[in-house]
Amino acid sequence: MSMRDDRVDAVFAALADPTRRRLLDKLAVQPSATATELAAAEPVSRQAIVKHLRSLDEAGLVMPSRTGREVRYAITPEPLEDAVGWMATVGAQWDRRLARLRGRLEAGH
Amino acid sequence: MSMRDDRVDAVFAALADPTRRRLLDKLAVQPSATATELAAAEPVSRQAIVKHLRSLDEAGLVMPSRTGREVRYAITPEPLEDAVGWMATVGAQWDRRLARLRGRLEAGH
DNA sequence: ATCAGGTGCAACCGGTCGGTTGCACCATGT
DNA sequence: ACATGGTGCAACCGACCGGTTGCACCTGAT
Repeated sequence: MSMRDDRVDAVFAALADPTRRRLLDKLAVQPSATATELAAAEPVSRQAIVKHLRSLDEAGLVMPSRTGREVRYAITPEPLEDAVGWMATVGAQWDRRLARLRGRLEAGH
Repeated sequence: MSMRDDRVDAVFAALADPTRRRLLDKLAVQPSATATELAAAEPVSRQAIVKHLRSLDEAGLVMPSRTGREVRYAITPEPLEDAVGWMATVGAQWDRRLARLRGRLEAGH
């Protein structure tokens, strides 16, 4: 059950870049797109987008599939759950500590 | 209500480093700790930890408070919600698109 | 066969990152 | 007064990142 650490690593790292998040935004609406298509709507070069898509792929957030001479990328949001899981854990622990502290205080110092 | 983009940026960037996540883990259990204390349990130097704590602070995930000659850091998990919010949005959009697609298919091509 | 569009590969650049070391500063206890 | 322990500042390093450009490659249409 141990949350794969390097996986979470890659997911957060991928999500840290605004361009990458925008790409995911697009792919969350549009079923799939090519790097060249996506680059047209972004202020950076196609190669830059390709690199971004590569790191999204390595994080498992996107899946490329070749059809003919073009490569279409589709979103795979499952890995987000690992990341959310970690956040939930930290949040829960924090809440628990707070509750314990509150209890101890109410118990009369 | 627009989700502050650079804030989300900083949060994800901060969460992208395993050492930083470990620090948050510790601070989610322990009420507060100094950089030197935290460094003792980590394989890196105190200065490295100080830098990590700085970026956690800039992301709003941690709050330093000086007492005497030492500086104690406490967790503030609220900013996590922005990040989780973004993920939820993407997930929801993705689900909605999927549902729409499914509906269109069931409508008999 | 040839031409065009899409993709892949590689080198390069400036900047940031994680980490280190050395040292100065400042508050505290004796 | 002084030594001690915690903190802060600054420089340095190798590695990686976001981005660019140029060109080679392959696929498909004419």
